Amino acid sequence: MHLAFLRDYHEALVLTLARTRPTIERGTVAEVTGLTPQAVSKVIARLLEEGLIAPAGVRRAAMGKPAAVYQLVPGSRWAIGAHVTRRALRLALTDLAGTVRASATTALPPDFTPDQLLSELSAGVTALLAPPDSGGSPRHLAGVGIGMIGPLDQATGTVRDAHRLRHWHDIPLADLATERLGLPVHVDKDVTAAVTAEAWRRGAGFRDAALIMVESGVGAGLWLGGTAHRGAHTNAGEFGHTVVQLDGPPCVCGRRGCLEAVHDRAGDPAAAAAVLGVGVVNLLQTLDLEHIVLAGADLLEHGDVYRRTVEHAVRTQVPRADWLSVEVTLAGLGTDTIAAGAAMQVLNARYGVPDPAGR
Amino acid sequence: MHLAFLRDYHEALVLTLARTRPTIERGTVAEVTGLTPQAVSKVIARLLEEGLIAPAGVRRAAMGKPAAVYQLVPGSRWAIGAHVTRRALRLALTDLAGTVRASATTALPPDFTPDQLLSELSAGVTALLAPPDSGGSPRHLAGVGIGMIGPLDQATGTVRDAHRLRHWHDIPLADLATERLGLPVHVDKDVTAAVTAEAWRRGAGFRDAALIMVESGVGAGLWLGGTAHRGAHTNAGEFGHTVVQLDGPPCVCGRRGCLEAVHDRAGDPAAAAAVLGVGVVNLLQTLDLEHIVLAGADLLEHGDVYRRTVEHAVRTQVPRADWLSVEVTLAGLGTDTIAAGAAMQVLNARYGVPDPAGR
DNA sequence: GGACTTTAGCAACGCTGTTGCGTTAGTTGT
DNA sequence: ACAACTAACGCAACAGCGTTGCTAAAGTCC
Repeated sequence: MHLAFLRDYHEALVLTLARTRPTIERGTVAEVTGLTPQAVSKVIARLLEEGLIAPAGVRRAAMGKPAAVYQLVPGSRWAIGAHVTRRALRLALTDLAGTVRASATTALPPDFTPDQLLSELSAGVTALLAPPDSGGSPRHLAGVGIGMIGPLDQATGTVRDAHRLRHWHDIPLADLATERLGLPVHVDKDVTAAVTAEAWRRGAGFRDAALIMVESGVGAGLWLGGTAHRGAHTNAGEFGHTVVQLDGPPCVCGRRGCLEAVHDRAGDPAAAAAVLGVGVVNLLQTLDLEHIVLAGADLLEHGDVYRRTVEHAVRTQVPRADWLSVEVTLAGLGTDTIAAGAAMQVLNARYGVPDPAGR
Repeated sequence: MHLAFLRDYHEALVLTLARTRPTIERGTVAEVTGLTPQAVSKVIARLLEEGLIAPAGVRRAAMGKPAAVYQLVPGSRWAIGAHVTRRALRLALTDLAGTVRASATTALPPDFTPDQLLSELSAGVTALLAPPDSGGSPRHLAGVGIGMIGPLDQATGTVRDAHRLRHWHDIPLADLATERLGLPVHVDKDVTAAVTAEAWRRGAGFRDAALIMVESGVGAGLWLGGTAHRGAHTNAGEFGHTVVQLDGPPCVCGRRGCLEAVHDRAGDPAAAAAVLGVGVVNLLQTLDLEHIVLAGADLLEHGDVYRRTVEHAVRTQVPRADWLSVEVTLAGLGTDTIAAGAAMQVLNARYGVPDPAGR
């Protein structure tokens, strides 16, 4: 029965509005979504039933019956995200609104095995769920998201061949973690998780965007047409290995003149940012994006320099910049972006607007 | 009532199969789409009613009742596509299968006005519909598609500022043409129309792809996640104006080292193709595509050289090329690609798999 | 010719959003 | 005070989608 898709779709539509706006009411939701007021009533009733939204008083207009106002209950659902790097595991507990409520970092052994990661992950998750001081423990945990370095296969949750980690070849991480934790697990590339963090928090206006990450490499998380773009083999976003200088300096990937190689050799942050700016303009020319989000530990160390330099490049180097509105911002969650984004991927899979094909 | 979306969605799903495969039958359609056989029966009944498919005998298996076989009726629906360049108007009459049944080219006056184009278009459309020899004239014309050089706004069908055409500033071309022709009109960028031609003819397996066009400039039409990617301002695909050589030769766009500038200065076709190959590899690194289609009059003049050179670049320059399967082909419709693709955009809007958001 | 296998179709059903209309909770005017 | 008006709300009947359960049809095999 595919009627369930319609229900979930409209429910997610209204919930997205509730997340994005301070409050919602029947009339405005009906206008924005195109649903009839009666249909919105039914959707709101279901969302109230699930505890996702709650009444928030009434709005008195000049005349007529006051409208009932509702708002999101951020604490009604939770998710935990994990950011796996070569040396550490960072966890973030996130509520339905995408706010980070707690986070923790633990070291990982050098050249750690899948089993070692799972142990740390399991311990970290239980620690986050039983906070030492806070009284009310989260009830509805939607699942756990894991953001990793590639390459991997997002559809099956398999790590193909994690770069510079010996024990990671064709590891079905999602299945292993689901079994170990007893929770739904979503495995994805770090950059895709990161861009999901921005998308989940900004809502429907965030349709075409890239999150540029500089952190032991240069990558990009792509959000195109309102959903994550992973490519045919979950390998999209290898933005640092695009050539910007034919016959330029050699890169670790074997080619010459890659953006990453030129960027890393620039010397000072301003020069590096200018190189990145060229890459960002290339991306804009190719994809016509509306939002550029800058992230990654190495970048955020000189966040302001990068933001100003990239914004200047966008303003001056993109032809017809007058009507090609582009917004350049720093990642709102800073160094928590990947871990929190991984959590939000779980929320997005369960409470986001679904795709009819089920992807 | 949004139930209509479900109906159209499933109908389009089955029709896509009918287009892509030689024949369809209830059982296999049910398997592929996930619908129940009973639901497929209802969908097939509707498609028969509309004349889009027709019975094509039965398939006798080793045992049991033979299965009823159906196939597409290509001539049941038609569309006309127009390719507008600075000097000529090329038209193509296309059937539901995406086969070009007739085409024509007429010259356009230098620096033509919108009204001059509409006159030529109107005359050309009526000429194509009343063929001198063929007896049966097409009945069901779904509409007319127009593929143009940008920049334009696809959502409203407005030409913002056609490059090097003086009379084309903020022209609501779709509205004007709809009024003049009395038919639905779809206006889009030439490269997007071109990639739609490939997508319509190849079906569901064509999910992440780029059509690279070399024809008075270098551009790319993007097909991502199963739909056209136009970007936030219908300006995606300005692939020729991505920098591949910092401080390289000056480009007409004002920057230096653009792919197009380097490509045009390469000298012989093989060297030019090698430059294009670097750009294609950049695109693959960024977007992880599965299909690269090469098109455009200037490229197809040396089609084989380009195809071999680009394929070689993809095989040798993409890291981990072993599992990143990429197919490099020449445009199946040759120089008709843009005009025919514009026609298929109309078919796709009416008979393609719809988007719940209505985009 | 009967048993078996596979496909097809009829009819009742559950669930979605829609439609029509009456109810409720306010403000405004007398 | 009380009626008139306004705007939001909700109940109930409804149309149309895919689903389910079952029966009929058209073949092959023994």
